[in-house]
Amino acid sequence: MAKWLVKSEPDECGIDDFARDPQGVIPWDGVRNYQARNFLAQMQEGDEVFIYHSSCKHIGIAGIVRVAKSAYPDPLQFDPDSRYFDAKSSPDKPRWQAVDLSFVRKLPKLISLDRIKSLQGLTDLPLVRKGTRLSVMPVSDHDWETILTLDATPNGH
DNA sequence: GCCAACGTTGGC
DNA sequence: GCCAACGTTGGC
Repeated sequence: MAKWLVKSEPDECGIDDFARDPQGVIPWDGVRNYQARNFLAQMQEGDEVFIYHSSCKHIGIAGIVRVAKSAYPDPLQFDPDSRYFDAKSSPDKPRWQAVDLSFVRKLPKLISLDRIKSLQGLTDLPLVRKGTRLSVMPVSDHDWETILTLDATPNGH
């Protein structure tokens, strides 16, 4: 089972939005970067995903969600009223993908970017590479476990 | 709100 | 296919 990380702005779609409806799903749409899209397309149902809060006061990993539905054409690309509308895309040849995500858990304490950066031995994680703006990225099993050593949940998970 | 780093666009 | 201009991301 592959592991991933997605960035979100907590006021738009943060971990609390998932926690509010733990049985529901949230479409992860509006991704308009090719590299990020390619990773979205690789996600499989059941994969676990870190929710990372960016562009906000408390930057870092706030929780874990799960892929509830693997990639399908992002409906927003066909909606002229959406800011994610793409006139160059068409239903028979969709350009952008979305997945559905569902709540797993909120971390009792956010794992800050500072602490993630201080970890030794992370493999080539784009999140901590300088200048990277990738909003969807794979996380190796090794990095996933390493990051979770900073999780304050008693008795593991 | 600043600004560096990056991706995308479009003229040539 | 180059590359300058532009827009966006995202930490600070």
